[in-house]
Amino acid sequence: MNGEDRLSEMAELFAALADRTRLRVLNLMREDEICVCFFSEALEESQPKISRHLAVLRKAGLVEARRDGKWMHYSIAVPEDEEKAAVLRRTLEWLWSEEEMRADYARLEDACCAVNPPVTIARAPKPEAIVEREMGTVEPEYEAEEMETYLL
Amino acid sequence: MNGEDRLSEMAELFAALADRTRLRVLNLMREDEICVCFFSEALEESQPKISRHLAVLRKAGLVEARRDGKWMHYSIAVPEDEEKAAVLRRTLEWLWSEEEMRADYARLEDACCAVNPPVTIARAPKPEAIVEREMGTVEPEYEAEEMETYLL
DNA sequence: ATCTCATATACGCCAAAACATATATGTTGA
DNA sequence: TCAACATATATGTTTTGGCGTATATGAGAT
Repeated sequence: MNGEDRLSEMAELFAALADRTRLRVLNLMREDEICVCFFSEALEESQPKISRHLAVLRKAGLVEARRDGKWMHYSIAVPEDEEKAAVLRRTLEWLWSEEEMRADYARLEDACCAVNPPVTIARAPKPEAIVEREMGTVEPEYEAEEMETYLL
Repeated sequence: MNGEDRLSEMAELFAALADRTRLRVLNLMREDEICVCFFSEALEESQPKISRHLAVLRKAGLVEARRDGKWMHYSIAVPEDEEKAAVLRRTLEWLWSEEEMRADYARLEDACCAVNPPVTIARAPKPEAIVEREMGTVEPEYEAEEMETYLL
């Protein structure tokens, strides 16, 4: 009957965040929407595994999806509920403070600008925020600050 | 080998928060340390269930225990890690914004000042913060504000 | 020592969740 | 319409987590 009291919703939010892979996936979306194959490449995890975790995040309302031809782009969805949104923001800040997460992000950037990218991402649309930076449109020092404050 | 990287710790924190009963239990400790039997009474949950959930919170470093004769008092332990502490604070604020959680707290207060308390809590040491308020030491209006800012 | 009380833990069971693998869906381009 | 591709989902298995019940532990009190 009481399918959706607020407390259970709250517990579900935390449950969505209570997984290593999902935290890594969230971290990669901090700047821009990301195509599924890039998660798979940067995190070295299988495509079905990535897809399943993205589905969980989506159901929890933390992520939204956009179709672009064959590709699916996922991005962070700031929840309407301000309390939820605050937890998500905090989590993203926290993630960025971890060495491990910055290393993940660096691997994403490497994949984006690889000269001979692996087949899985060769034709995939790259995250614009990273591409722009790679083109030298933005100063590297400035970039770092931008990253920390995006979505926060 | 790598039993405890920071990311897994993070996921474990969220896992600890990803349960209705544990959130309810945390909420009751917002003001003061609470004796196990009071959780059981106020939340109408069995003693073993309460104990198990308290053990989980303790393992996650969100709660600490103090023995007092036969009784065990549990209280919120602010983590040394500032990021963890921030999430915990946010969570407590959030909980207090929920009607359901204030009702839980009211039941705790009722149990504390019951004229004929049930056997399970009859001889148990009461939470001081609540007793003091019940004695009329503090103004009721002022009390509500105090509650919201404690530990936050 | 023993009894009682408060709490913690062990045990067995069931449901939920994660994983690898296989397969289905939906889109593009020939 | 079909082949290739990107992604999602189904399947079977294993792990994890919660619960109720029973029992162990530990601290007074007698």
